Amino acid sequence: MPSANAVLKKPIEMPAEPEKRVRNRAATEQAILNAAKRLLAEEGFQNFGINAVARGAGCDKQLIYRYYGGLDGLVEAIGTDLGSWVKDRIPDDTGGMFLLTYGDLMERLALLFLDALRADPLMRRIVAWEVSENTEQVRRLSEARSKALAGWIERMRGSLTPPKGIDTIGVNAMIFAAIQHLVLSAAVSGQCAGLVLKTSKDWEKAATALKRIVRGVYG
Amino acid sequence: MPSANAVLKKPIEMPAEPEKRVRNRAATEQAILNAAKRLLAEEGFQNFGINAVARGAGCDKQLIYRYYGGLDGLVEAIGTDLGSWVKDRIPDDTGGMFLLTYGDLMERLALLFLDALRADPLMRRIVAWEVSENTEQVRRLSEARSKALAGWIERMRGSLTPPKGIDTIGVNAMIFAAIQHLVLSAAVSGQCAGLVLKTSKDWEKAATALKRIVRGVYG
DNA sequence: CCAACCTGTCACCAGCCGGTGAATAACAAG
DNA sequence: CTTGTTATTCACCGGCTGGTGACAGGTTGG
Repeated sequence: MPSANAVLKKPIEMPAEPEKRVRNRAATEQAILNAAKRLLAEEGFQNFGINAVARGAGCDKQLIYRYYGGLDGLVEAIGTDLGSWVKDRIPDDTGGMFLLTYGDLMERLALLFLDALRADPLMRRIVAWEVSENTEQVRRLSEARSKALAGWIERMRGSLTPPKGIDTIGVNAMIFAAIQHLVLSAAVSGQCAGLVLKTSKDWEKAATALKRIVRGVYG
Repeated sequence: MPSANAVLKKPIEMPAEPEKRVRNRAATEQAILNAAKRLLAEEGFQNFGINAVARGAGCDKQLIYRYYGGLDGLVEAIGTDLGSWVKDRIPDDTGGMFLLTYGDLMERLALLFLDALRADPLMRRIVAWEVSENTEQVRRLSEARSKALAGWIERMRGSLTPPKGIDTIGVNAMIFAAIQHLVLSAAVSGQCAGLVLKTSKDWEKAATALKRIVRGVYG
């Protein structure tokens, strides 16, 4: 209940400023999509709804039904957008490094993913949503996210072959799970399992621990 | 309209089904608490509210205000209950094994925690809640949980000293984060980062990967 | 010019939510 | 029986939610 009710009512419009709203469907669609992403990123999925999005976009909720077919369609549009996330936020090359071993690769991937997730509130909210609910909406989002991520990893892997005798799928799942929970927990409470995660120094220590784990498995 | 409003009172109860409700405050309190835990475990924190709990407990919501001081107090009561969780669900001894090294200990702790979390829907919902919201309610729950967990680890550790030169806090945070996210994701979608987690065979592979990680760090 | 669209707004509905004041029913003591 | 206490329920409020039908106004084309 202590949600941010601070700004709900808008004051009466000043008559001198009719705030002419241009008739432009494409722009409105974009405004709605942006409002949805912003709202989800900043407020989380708890109070995410038709009314809130319409309020945030400054238009009538009816338009959301018209242009996106309701909240489901809007969420799906967000998911489609998600595909470009990896492209925008995670480097696609090896940063000039030569990745000689699978361990080199995984260490780099882990650190890149950690930073990218840390810098993207929307993605964090989506991950939190994924482990909290199992509706069709979330399943779609989740699928889009995992697909984009898998593609990125595949691209980065290149022709590097995984080591024999190790269940790389299982181990990598553990590593990525660790990163996701660590970042989520830190974003909410500033710590995770007794490890404080606030200053950049804290995060350096976390990165060191992460490297240690990756190197422990892959050498 | 007037004819419809003519009768406000419910018709006379059927004499065959008085559904006698015993007057027993302690029992009612317990029923409320049980309903709250059950509801949270089964439905998640999304639709968790005064009305839902009262409905589930089969009593009026007013009693929740009276006996627990509202939802906050009720959640706090759940948190208090949580302290006994570790005691009930995770063995407190070493199961007859001699834990010679810190690696032995951490491997055992990790596997025990994995199984315990996997078997406890309520705890899973609380963990998911923790990474989704940052209200006072959740903070209290989170604190109770982490305190109980830390106590358990401390007890299990006994006189075993952690290895030098390793940031055990950081590494252990990673390990426990991995377990939590893995179990949460699996409970919701049956997989995690491409790793399918449905059959017990799947979980054995996950356990193996987990052991590999722990042993990779702690030897 | 009028007619047909398209964009956007408004008013309204039923339903649920958290929250509260008062009535009611069971019991205990005098 | 009367009185008081305690447990329990009831009735109602304002506010927000998702959802829909009707309407206003600009834009286009015949």
